[in-house]
Order: sequence, then structure tokens, then C-alpha cells
Amino acid sequence: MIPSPNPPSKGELTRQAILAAAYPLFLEQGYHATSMRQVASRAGIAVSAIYNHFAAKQDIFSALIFDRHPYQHVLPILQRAPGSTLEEFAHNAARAMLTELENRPDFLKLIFIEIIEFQGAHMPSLFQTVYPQVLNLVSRFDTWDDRTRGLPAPIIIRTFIGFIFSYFISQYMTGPITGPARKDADDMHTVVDIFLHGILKPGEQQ
Amino acid sequence: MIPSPNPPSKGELTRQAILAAAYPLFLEQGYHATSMRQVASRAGIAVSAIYNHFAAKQDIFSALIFDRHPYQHVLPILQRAPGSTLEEFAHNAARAMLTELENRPDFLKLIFIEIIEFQGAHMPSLFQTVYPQVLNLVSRFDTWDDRTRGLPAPIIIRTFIGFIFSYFISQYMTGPITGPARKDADDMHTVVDIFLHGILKPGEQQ
DNA sequence: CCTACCGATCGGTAGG
DNA sequence: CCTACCGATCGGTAGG
Repeated sequence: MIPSPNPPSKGELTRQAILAAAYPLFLEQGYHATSMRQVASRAGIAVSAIYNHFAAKQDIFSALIFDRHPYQHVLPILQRAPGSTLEEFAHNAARAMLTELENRPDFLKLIFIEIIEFQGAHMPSLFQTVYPQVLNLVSRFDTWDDRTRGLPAPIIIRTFIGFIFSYFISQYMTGPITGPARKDADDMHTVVDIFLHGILKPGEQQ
Repeated sequence: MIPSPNPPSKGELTRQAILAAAYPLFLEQGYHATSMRQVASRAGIAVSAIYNHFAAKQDIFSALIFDRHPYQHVLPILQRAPGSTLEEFAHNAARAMLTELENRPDFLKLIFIEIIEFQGAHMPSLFQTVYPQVLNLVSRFDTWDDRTRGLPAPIIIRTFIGFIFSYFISQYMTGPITGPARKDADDMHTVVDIFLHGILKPGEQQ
């Protein structure tokens, strides 16, 4: 007998089936274009059965955005990225994030839906849940304080994450979303290089 | 008598009234959450009257995204930004874009709606319309070819625009959308400084 | 015959 | 968790 310390109740299994059914539907169609009947059908239950687990349609989205929002994946990836020097860390962290983004091209869609269809209503409480991890990352950047040009760590982190995100978002903004992300690791390397050294030639600083 | 070379027909005026009514509704609520009745009410006409100008609801959005997509504003701003040196241009262009973004906090929402609710269906043809302007911007960056570290101009432009966008997007991603954007011009200056010189100390390049 | 637009209502579907 | 429904509203269209 395999010990199962937390045997999920049948109700919890159904709840998870509803979330698993709704998640890809929301990402592919958006929130308002997804019907409760679609979710129920994909979950293998009746529409009314959903309401035994969620009081309203929007509560399904609320549960999803707290369970699966991208920040809780991005921040641990950045923290786990190896590298004793700032350069190594930056390139490793960028590569790890790019790999994650390639494996999950819908990474940011949950946030986009939140912004467009919920007017960012969940954002404040969402930010609160990740704030401790942001502080952890700040302290890691403080390790290399002597290497940087005295720029505040929060601005560095914000710029770095913005770099990687914008590199990824640009695929959304220049072409069709369909198909897996075609990424050029060399381009990513160049972008990180700009982050570290800027676009100007050494010695050209005026 | 004022000469009016292209007096808009009454039909054209109504068409523009429909677009002017639908635009803020789409930005505030998203596409699917906006009803034709809301659009008609705001335009001051009956719902059925819309169908004299648009065959279907989605044709309203199609017209809007081609008329008012953010790229056609961003690219001219970048091209018009003054500056004889690369540094001057970068800071001026960033400031001009930030001003534009502050005045229009919903700048990117049209693209987000396109991504989420239309699966980026308009993106390929949208990109075709702005491609000539991108080429123009590339040639401007080529002017300072001797100042940069041999990085390809497209990557520089992509990184620069990504910088400014990500700086702006971060407000969406860390707090509520409501209210005008609170922007710190000093922060923006620092981000541009990182773009030009990197985060590392001069002489620390290994 | 055209356009622009109306009040009323179509077949289906929304969340509950 | 189901079948059977509700008030209302959806996008779109009828004749005039």
C-alpha cells in the first residue's frame, strides 16, 4: 500500500478538474469568450456542478491566477540560476527564463487576461504574495554591489526582468502566436550583453 | 466659405462615431465583454444602424486596430526625437515615448486585446504596414554605427523599444491600472543609462 | 432608386 | 452531481 498522506477528497479532485479544464480554455479564448458549458464539458461534468465548487465564473479565474501566475515561476528561476560572477548569473538566469518561456508560450497570457478583462483587479494582492521573493532577489544582487555603477538594486532587477520579458513579448508583437516560439539563443545573449555593458564602445563613455 | 476638399459624408461621420464609441469600451472592458448595445448607445444610434457600416462586431475591432494600433505612434516618435549624438537621441526618444505613454495609459491595451481575444490574428498584416518605418529607424541607428560595439541595428532597436515598453508595462504588472501613470523621470533616465553603458562599472569589463 | 436609421424581434446562449 | 429550467441579455436581422 502506498502511503498517501493527503488523499485528495473527491470534491477536491473535481475542483482540480474544473481548473484544469478552464485554464487552457481561458488562455486560448480569453475569459469572456469561454463559456461555463465549455468548462463543464471539458471537465466531464454538468454546468450546475461547477457551482458546487465555485460561486461564480470569475472565481475560477481568481483561483487560477493565484495558483498559476507567472511571477511565482519567474522569481524562483532567477534565484536558482547559478553563477559566481554577475556576468555568469545574468546569462544563466536569462537562459533559464528563456527556456521556461519557450516551454510555456502562454506564460504571460494569464496576466494579459487579468489586465484586459479584469482591469488588474487581482494585481495588488498578487504582488503582495511575491514581494518576499523580490526582496530575496534584491539581496542577491546586493552581493555584487561593488561591481555595479551604484545603481539601485530594484532598478537593476526591474530592468533585467523587463529585458527578458520584452525580448519574449516581442514575438507576440511582431508575428502570429501560433506554433512554438522560435528563439535565437545568440540574440538573447546579445541582449544580456547590452544589459551588462551597454551598447556603447568601451572608452566611449563621455 | 472655408474650402473643405473632403467633406465627410453623413455615413462616414456615423462610422467614425461608432469607432469613437467602441474604442474606449473595448479598452476598458475588453472585446467580448462589450456589447453592441453599449457601442450603439454611446454612439447615439440604434444597434441595427451599426450594421449599415460594419458587417459584424469583429469588423469594428479590425478597423480600430488598423487605425489606432500603437506602433504607428511609437515609430514616428522615435524617428522625430532630436539628438545629434546617440546619447542625446536615446534620452530624448525615451522621454518622448514616456510622455506619450503617460498621456495614453491604455496605449498597449489594444495589442493585448488582439493577443488574448483574437489570438493575434491581425498581427501579420499589422506588421507589414509598419515594416517600412522600422527600416527607416534602422537607418537612423546606422548613423551611429561607429559609436556602438558592432551590435546589429535591429537588435539595438528591439532592445531599446523593449526597454521603454517594459519600463511602462511594469506598472501594469505591479499595481492597479486605475489612475494616471505615476512615472519617475529619474528612473527612466537610469534605465536609458543602463541601455547605453550597461550596469557594470567602467573598466570592469573582463 | 439610394442612404441612413428605426422599433421590434429573430435564434441561441449567458450566468445562475 | 444531475435534469430541467429561470430572467436577461447576447450578436445579428426582419420589414418599413
